[in-house]
Parts: sequence; structure tokens; C-alpha cells
Amino acid sequence: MLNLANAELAVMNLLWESGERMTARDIREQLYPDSTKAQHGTVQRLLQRLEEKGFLERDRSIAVHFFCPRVSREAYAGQQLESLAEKLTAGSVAPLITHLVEHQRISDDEIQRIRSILDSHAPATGDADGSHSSSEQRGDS
Amino acid sequence: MLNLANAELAVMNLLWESGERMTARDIREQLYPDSTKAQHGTVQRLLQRLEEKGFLERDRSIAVHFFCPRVSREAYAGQQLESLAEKLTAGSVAPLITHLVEHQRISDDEIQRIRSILDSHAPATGDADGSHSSSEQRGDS
DNA sequence: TGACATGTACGACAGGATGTCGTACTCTTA
DNA sequence: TAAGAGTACGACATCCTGTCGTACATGTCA
Repeated sequence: MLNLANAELAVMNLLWESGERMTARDIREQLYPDSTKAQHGTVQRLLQRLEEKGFLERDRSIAVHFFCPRVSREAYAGQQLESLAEKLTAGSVAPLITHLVEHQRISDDEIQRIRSILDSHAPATGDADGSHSSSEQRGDS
Repeated sequence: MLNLANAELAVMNLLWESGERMTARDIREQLYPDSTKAQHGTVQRLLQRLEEKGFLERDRSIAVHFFCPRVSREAYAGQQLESLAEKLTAGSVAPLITHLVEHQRISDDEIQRIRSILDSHAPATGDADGSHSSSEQRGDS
């Protein structure tokens, strides 16, 4: 999956937040409140590139096209995170989280949420320490 | 903090993995095994830009400079993760982790590691803990 | 000391990504 | 059919990257 540039991300954010399909006009009016003629072209260009990249779907069945996300925000975020982990921590996300936690960049509330996510998806292994399962650091490549 | 491009990241990876300060020659020989004259210039350019960006430190006290990281891999990774969370999930990393877990992109081993990180840094769950595996969180997300 | 090897500093360039705008074409509708 | 709105996309300036070459500095050794 490719990356989203700033302007492209702005468009996707609109689509993600709207929850409904949008027309190019909708998008233009939100991105450029003082929309000139030229900016309409800009939006069309962005939409075209986003379509080429596979990030959105265009409904051509009628003259005025409708756009909606083809990639969810969560999927994109997850992919970006994976890519980050691959490049920097040999595919492991634990070091990233370690750093965030140690530098108090994660609030207690966040920690609770993460813990509950893990609890609900990782069936208790039985043992409390969980250190039996080949947990050696492979921190770098 | 700025981003690292591919070639720049390659240099930083060398420095991060080496653990010791390196000369430009060391780096060139590793990046370009068949090092030509030209590539020496390339490496120098990369080192210069990395220094400008603040990613490494250059010891100019002697003629042949020594280079070492000024930013740790963990710090860079953490910053990138934060940046990602800011752009995509309103600063919260929980949604990122949620996605990874739900799509089984995190191994059980990783989950155990993350859990232990959280346990060791955020013990105050309100109650006296002790039963962290109990069923409290609803964790819908 | 002078020549040479090695190293540093940095200008320059090409290629790609991005944001922007303008123009040509299409479609709908009055 | 003409006007208005929309679509498709060429074109451009800008920035970032990776690369190379050149000019200058420094150290070594006969």
C-alpha cells in the first residue's frame, strides 16, 4: 500500500469522518471554504490520484461522481504501523510500545484500553509470567 | 523531528547496530561493498544531511571524523509512531494496536511482551491488581 | 619539502512525489 | 443548442532524495 501525502490525507479524513459518500463539490467546499474555480481542479486531481492509489472508490454511474473510502482509516493506520515496525524494529511492535510507555506518552487510560484489547483477544496463557514462550529479544536485524 | 529517507535510514541503521562510532570509510564499505570513489562523496553527503537534521554527531577533533547516533533508534521509532497516531487516530495509539491484534498481526509472543511492559509500568489499575487476568474490561472499541 | 593518498565540504543534477492550476471534453437541462 | 457544472488530465513549480564531481584540507612518506 502506498502512502498518503498531506493533501491526500486531508481528503481521506473528510471521507472517513463523513461516513457517507461525498461528491467532489462536497470535498472542495470543506477543504477550500473560499473555493475558487481552480481549486475544483485541484480536488479532482487529488481524487484521481487517490483512486489510482486504490484509496477510494468512485461511483461513475451518474454524471456527478460519488466517492467513498476503499481503505479504512484503521487499515491504513495499521499498515503504516507495520511498515514502521518493519523498517525500524525488525517487525516487532513491542519496542515501539515500550518506548511510548517508558516515556509516559501513553496515558493510563490508553494503557487500560490496550490491556483490555489484549485481554479480549489473547486468551490467557495460563501462566502468569508468560516468559516461557521464546521471548528473546530480536530487537535488530 | 524530521524523517529519514531510505539511504539515510541505512546509514543510521549501521550506526545503531555498530554500537560504536564509525568513520565515513566504515560506512561506505558497508553500504557499498564495491566502493568507488564517487560513492565516497555520496556517503559524505548523506552524513552531512543527517548531521543537519540532527540525527548524528560528528567528532571533528581529528582529521578523520567519527560519527555516532544522536537519536536512538527507539526514540526515532517512538516519534514516528506518535506522529502516525497524531495524524491518523487523534493521538491515540490504542486504535492502532487494536487493528493489529484483531488482524492477528501481533504474535502471541508479542502480546505477552506488551502485556508485561504494561504491567511493569502501569500497575495502578485502581484495585490492588493481583488479578489482572480477571474479567473486568469490556473492551469494545 | 613536495607529491600523493585520504578525507571533507558542498555545488550540481536527475528523478520522483506533491500541490496547484488551466484547458479541453462531457453531460445534463432548460 | 447553449450554458452551467463536472470530469480528465496535461503542465508546472517545488521539494526531497540519491548520486556524482570538484575544490580544498590534511596527513604521510620518500
